[in-house]
Amino acid sequence: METLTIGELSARSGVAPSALRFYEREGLIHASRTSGNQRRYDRAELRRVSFIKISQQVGVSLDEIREALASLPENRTPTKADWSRLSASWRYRLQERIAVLERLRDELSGCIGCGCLSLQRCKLANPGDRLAAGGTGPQRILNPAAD
Amino acid sequence: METLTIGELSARSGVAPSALRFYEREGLIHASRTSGNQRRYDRAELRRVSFIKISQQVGVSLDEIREALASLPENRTPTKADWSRLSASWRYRLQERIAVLERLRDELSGCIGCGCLSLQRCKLANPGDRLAAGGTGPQRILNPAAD
DNA sequence: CCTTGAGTTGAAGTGAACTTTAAGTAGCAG
DNA sequence: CTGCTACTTAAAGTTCACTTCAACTCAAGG
Repeated sequence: METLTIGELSARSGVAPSALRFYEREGLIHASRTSGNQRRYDRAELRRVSFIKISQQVGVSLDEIREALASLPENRTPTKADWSRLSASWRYRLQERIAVLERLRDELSGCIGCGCLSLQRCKLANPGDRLAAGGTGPQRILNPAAD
Repeated sequence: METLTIGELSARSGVAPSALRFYEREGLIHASRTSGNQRRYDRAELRRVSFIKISQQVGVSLDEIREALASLPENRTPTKADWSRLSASWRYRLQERIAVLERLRDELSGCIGCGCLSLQRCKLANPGDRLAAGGTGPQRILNPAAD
């Protein structure tokens, strides 16, 4: 079995077929076609899907994941070094997200003690210093540009 | 000035008037009305809005925030102790989210070294143990019930 | 009284990341 | 060749947390 059907890739990756088709429309993964127009995936696509899943856990949007994947060489199958480079590029993001949440936790602990929750006094309610919660949340919760 | 207009509450809380109206429709906050049908907010509502903002940063959905707010006493203005109790209830959530991300970071560091990203070998791509990324993301990325 | 800025409503739109549906075709075992 | 499952498409639907719009009314200063 040289290639995978969409059902097989789905089973092996844990990503629904509909999502795989969506990723293809969005230019994140690629598939060749049989004479009957069915998708056949190269085994290397499994790693791409894997990278997408991991990146989402890190909190990266599909847009950015596409960009990252676009930086892979097109003329050859990506090597471990290629994947390492991409993974490393997310490390900082992740570390920042963790730091934000830790700060929130510490401040919340303080506020649990005082019970203030006041917008005037409490730092928590005034995230002037980018207390982004992370994740692909809706609109400007995470990127409050409208301040 | 005993009460606040929606514009004033918006300015003081940093939450858009449209969002405040939305919160009211959703039963998260309350307002009395003037003879001309305009909203007037009790100062205590500021603390409710503050709690909503903080809760969102912790990664709690509006549904759950509504539930939490519903547990406040209706016959009196909530005390600091009331708010402390609610804040404390989010602490565990936040700590769990941080732990998940730290685990992800550590595993990602390992995978950066090996460059594997293999669904078979790499733990990262197989979040069997609830590697929820947190945040109010779309659908089941965070709550993969469809496994 | 008049103007102007702030407020009101319901309905529809947004964006991310998909899923669902409907109607049809491919591939393979028997 | 039959029958069955897995596949195909485009288009529309879903969820969350809002925002925007259109068409209006209210409140306050000059």
